[in-house]
Amino acid sequence: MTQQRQLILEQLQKRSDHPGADEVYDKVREFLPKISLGTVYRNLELLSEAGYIQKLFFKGQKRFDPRTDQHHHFCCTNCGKVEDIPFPIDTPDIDSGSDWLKQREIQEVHLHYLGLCPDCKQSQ
Amino acid sequence: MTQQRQLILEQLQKRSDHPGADEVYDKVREFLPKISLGTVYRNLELLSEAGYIQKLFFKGQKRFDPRTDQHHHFCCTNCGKVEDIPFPIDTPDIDSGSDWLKQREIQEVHLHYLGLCPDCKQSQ
DNA sequence: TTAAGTGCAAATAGTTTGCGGGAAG
DNA sequence: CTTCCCGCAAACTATTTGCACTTAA
Repeated sequence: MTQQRQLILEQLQKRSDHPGADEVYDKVREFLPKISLGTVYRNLELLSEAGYIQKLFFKGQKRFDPRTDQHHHFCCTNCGKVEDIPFPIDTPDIDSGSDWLKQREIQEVHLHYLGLCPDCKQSQ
Repeated sequence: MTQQRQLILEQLQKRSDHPGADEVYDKVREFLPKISLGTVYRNLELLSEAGYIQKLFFKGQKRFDPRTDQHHHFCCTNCGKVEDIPFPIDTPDIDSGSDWLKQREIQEVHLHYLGLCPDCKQSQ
C-alpha cells in the first residue's frame, strides 16, 4: 500500500459523486502534485479488483464508487451526473428453472435508472 | 434516407449481437466499400435519436440494438458478449411517494445482468 | 436547387503501457 | 535486497469534427 494508492482510496471515499479517473487525478494532485494519471488509473483498477471500491461505466466512461455494498444508480440524461439510489431495491429474480438461466452464471445485477436529476428537472 | 443510412439500419436489423460501430462498419463495407467510419457513427447516432434503434453502453463502448421495445441485457464478464434477455422482466417500482423520486424524472430503467455466457461457463 | 449527407483526414477523449528509476517490505 | 510501484511519455482505442464535394428531395 503505497502513499499514492492510499491517497487515491482516501479521496475517493470522501465523495459520493462517482468521479472518473480524471477527476480523481485532479483531486489527488492537490496533495501529491507529481502523481501521474497512469498511476491513478493503475490504482483505481487495482483497488476495484481487490474489492475496496467498485468500477462503473456510464456514458462510455469509467467511474469509481467507494461503496461496495449492493446498491443501484441513477444517471442524469441531461448533465451526466451519477448518483447512488439511497434505498435498497430488490432486483427481480429470473425463473430459476429456465433453460436460459441454467446455461449461464449470473454474477451481478445492476439497475440503471435514467432521467432528469433535480437541477435539470427544474430548469427544463 | 440515404443509401448509406438505409444499409446501416438494414444490416443492424439482421443481427442480435449488439455490435459496436466498428463491427457495423466492417459489415456495411462489404456492400459499400467506400463508406467511412464517420458516416457509420453519424448514422447510428441519428437512427437512435430518431427511435429506429437503441444505443447501449457496455464496458465503455457504444453498442447498438435494433430492438426498441422494453427488454434487458446480459453481458459476459469474460468475453464481453452482449445478449438480449429473451423474456420480459418487470423492473422494480420505486415508492412513488418518496421525496427522492419526486425530485427527479425517471425516463428509462435498464437491468444489466453480468456473468458468464454459455461458452465461457463451459470452459471455466 | 439547396439542404442534408458523405468521404477523408485530422483532432479529441479516455485509457493503457513500456521503460528506467525509486520506494516498500 | 528485490519486488512491486512510480512518473513520464508514447501508444492505442473509440469517437467526433471541419471541410470540400455529392446526393436526395
